[in-house]
Amino acid sequence: MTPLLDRLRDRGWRLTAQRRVIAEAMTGEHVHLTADEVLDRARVALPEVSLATVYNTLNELVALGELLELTHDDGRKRYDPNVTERHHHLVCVDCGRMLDVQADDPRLPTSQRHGFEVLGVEVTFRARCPDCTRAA
Amino acid sequence: MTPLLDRLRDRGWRLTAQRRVIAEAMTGEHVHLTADEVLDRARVALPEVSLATVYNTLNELVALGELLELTHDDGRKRYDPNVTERHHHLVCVDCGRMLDVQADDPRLPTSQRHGFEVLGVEVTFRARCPDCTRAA
DNA sequence: TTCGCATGTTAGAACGATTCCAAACTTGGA
DNA sequence: TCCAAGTTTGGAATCGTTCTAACATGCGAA
Repeated sequence: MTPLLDRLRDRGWRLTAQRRVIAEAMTGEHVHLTADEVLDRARVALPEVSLATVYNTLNELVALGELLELTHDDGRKRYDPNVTERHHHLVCVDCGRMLDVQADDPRLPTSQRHGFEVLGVEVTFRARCPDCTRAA
Repeated sequence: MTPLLDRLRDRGWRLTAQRRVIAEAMTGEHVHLTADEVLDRARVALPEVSLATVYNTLNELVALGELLELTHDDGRKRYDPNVTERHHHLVCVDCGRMLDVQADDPRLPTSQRHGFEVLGVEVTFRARCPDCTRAA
């Protein structure tokens, strides 16, 4: 059993076969799957899993802080199990492949480029505006 | 007539009333409108504009490099007319309000925080992976 | 061990953003 | 003025995601 499943059980999660295969699909390095990719992987182990359950489970894992939800330009969300290491992303503009990078510098060091030709950087600061701070 | 409309005509664009009001809706600082917000603004000047035309025009402007297309977490695309100044974004996680910032530093200087409480940073390196470089 | 029921799962309907379509309408050149 | 190419339009189609309501099941209590 992976540490993730342990943590989930500790939080009072019912350990169903579906949740198990979905959580297992979401382990590894540089994993940034879309919901149907997760479904594909999960179905290898348990063919009758439904897409609805994949979405339910992924959303719960995001709410628990066990997964990061990434918004890709193609409009599909991707899920990243790397929540312990602070990191950023290197994204191929053609095929959409994503890799995790540790760089904290908008000039990505060559050592972290994984052979990619870097075309640009986008930095998004997530914040709370004065109006919403006041309303909260 | 704005410089944008001049540039468009120089590129052989037909200057229709629709394109004019849509281009005009997309001028200003810190403008990051969604397609229906653009529609609302355009309809003030020309009530019969359709949403389809707004999408057509925005996509053409993006293809011409006159607009930046931003993918927001809420799943809606936003359009940014600031294509000349290299910049990044400060986004309110509650209301979605966006501001342009010049910072090139993942620790956003207080002078550029616009009173926002910064919660996190996301850096995305847009690149081309070795496989896609080879295929191109 | 079995039972009960709160929790999970499911297929399919609903939804919202965006794109596609084919018909009707303009624009600007001849 | 007329025409062809380029534009616009409403509505249908698509795609990812969420909702719904009926059905199934894990697991604590007896």
